[in-house]
Amino acid sequence: MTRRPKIKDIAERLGVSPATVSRALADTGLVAEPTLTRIREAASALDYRPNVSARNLRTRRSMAVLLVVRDIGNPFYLDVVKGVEAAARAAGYAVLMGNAENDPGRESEYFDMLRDGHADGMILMTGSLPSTPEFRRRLSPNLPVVVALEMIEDVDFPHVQIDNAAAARQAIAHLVGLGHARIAHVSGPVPEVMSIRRRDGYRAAMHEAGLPIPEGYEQRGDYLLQSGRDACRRLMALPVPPTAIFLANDEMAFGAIHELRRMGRDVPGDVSVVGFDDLYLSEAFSPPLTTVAQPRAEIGRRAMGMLLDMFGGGSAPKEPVILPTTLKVRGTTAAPKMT
Amino acid sequence: MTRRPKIKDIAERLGVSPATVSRALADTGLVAEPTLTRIREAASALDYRPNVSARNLRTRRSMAVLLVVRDIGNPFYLDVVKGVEAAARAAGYAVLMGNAENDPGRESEYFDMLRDGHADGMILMTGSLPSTPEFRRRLSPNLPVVVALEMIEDVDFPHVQIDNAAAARQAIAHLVGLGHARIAHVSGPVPEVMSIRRRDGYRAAMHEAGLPIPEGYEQRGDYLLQSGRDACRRLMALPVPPTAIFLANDEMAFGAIHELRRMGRDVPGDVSVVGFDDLYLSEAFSPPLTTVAQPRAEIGRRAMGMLLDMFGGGSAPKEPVILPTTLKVRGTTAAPKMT
DNA sequence: GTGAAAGCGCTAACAC
DNA sequence: GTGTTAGCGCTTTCAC
Repeated sequence: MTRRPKIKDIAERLGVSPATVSRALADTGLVAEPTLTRIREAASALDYRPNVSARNLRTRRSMAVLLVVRDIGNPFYLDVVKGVEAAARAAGYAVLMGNAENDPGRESEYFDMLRDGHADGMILMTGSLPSTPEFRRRLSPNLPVVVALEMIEDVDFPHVQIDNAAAARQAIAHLVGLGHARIAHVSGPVPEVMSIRRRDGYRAAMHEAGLPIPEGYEQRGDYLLQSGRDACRRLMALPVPPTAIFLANDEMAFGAIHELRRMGRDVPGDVSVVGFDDLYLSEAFSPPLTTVAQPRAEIGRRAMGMLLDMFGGGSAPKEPVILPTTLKVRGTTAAPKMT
Repeated sequence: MTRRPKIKDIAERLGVSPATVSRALADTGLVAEPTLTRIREAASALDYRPNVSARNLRTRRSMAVLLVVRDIGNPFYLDVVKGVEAAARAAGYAVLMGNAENDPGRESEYFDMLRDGHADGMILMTGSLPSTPEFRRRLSPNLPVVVALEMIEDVDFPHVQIDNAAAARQAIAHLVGLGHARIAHVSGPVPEVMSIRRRDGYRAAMHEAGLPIPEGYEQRGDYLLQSGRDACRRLMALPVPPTAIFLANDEMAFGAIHELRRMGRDVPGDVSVVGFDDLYLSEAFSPPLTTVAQPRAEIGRRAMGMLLDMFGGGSAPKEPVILPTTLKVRGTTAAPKMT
């Protein structure tokens, strides 16, 4: 037997119908005991495996989900992907990889893949959607799509996310608790939603603490290393430079620490630094980075879980699911120097 | 029209046969001009998209590849995945994500997925294969499988990789060039092939330089942070500690630097450190890590390219494809202190 | 509990 | 150049 066996082969060999074989192998409980075992044994003897294309065509399902991120090369997504993968595999789903690269054209392609039957559902971590009317028109509201990690406004897919503003407040509260009064912020690429939320959290916390935000204490970055460097340089060139900097992600925080070192400033001796995300090796940095950790693996698992619920006919939560963040206090924050 | 349109719908609407529609949409060049445009227009008017399951069943191809890594949570794979994804998408292939977690059971599942028609080919980055005779027996030699990044011995799939030994020699030559004579090595989890190769490169380079490898100068790690720390501590406790340490990956190098700092040793003032891999943020470390960079994205692209060749009926190279590495000299290496 | 028959939506032989 | 026909391999009514 060199050709790949199909259901018909087993059926003929055993003198039963293909339907019975299918039922036996699918564990429907509809096949009686003498036959059941014979079929299972024959299948395993022939090393039979069902053809997925045929099954998918017939059942109109693909048993796959599509996971679309902004940039597959960013370590930020590692744990989320891992969480999704684990939950998917546990439920028997395969995971297709999507890389949007901030290109609306690609985002729209992934929606097409969903329609084409490549996947039964999609987890979106792109933070945006194509804005062409043509795309929007097609956008049926009950598509099996879950938005994770990011937020997409004016579209009502279920969301799994963190409270970015609250997380930022945690970070600032920590610095205030240490005695800092001159706290600056380097934001992400405002006006993206996430960047705005984190910045607003910073503003709110400063306000609550009764601290001013002097001119120039809010710098705009783009989440990349170099922008952390640049923003830091501008900050330290101010007439009254900050004693602490809260950056909207870890990567910029690394850039800032670099720049501070280059200028001969000690971290945390002279300036405290707080990041956001808790990347894979942020703990390995020296000194270990103080940062806000999001439960990324859990976000992935939950997103996948919500998709599965939707597949099962359940309705997705109308309100966003908010997961708790944790402030990891490590080595880059300390009390400010006495003045 | 609420139901999803199929080829038949277009055919009926235009009074042509389904076959013609299929041919027109597939750009076979077999459909003449008046009809061709009419079909295209009707398809786009109906917003028609072919059903992939049906097409896959009929063509016996899935237009997908399976990318299997050791641990999807490891940043090490980011660029390779990116390279594979880019090459795959350029060729019209989707990428399925596989996570082996060093579990032979899972590895074998991914081979099953290949057989089931989930994917047309597979890129393996696991460094090992299930060793059960049952699995080995099934292992047809001309499966569409490419091994990338890692090496799998006693199996003849095509490989894309780097010359690990030569790369290690580059690293040691650099240290020797700086004037170091007491150079230690922290290996990966020997007896894995890659760990052995890197260690052998170290040994060869030391030998070439006429330098001894004193008792205890070779420590075994497991590629994780903590093992870098531990190995470093053992190294520095030796009667004559090294002035330079070459670690088999960046993550362990970070651990070692940490430990050195903790012991009050300056890097690179007191001890030089060289890593291997050039992770995403190794350049952002402080000081920036001196390390051996592998062309990971290129490895991914090449692996995908080789698969495509195999799909096209071409034969894969019998000899491994070896890509060049680059030593990135950065801030963690310097001349040894005068004694 | 099992079988017969239909059909998922597409493409590829083969006619003409 | 286009139509006709068959069939990819599976699951699922519907009978009995």
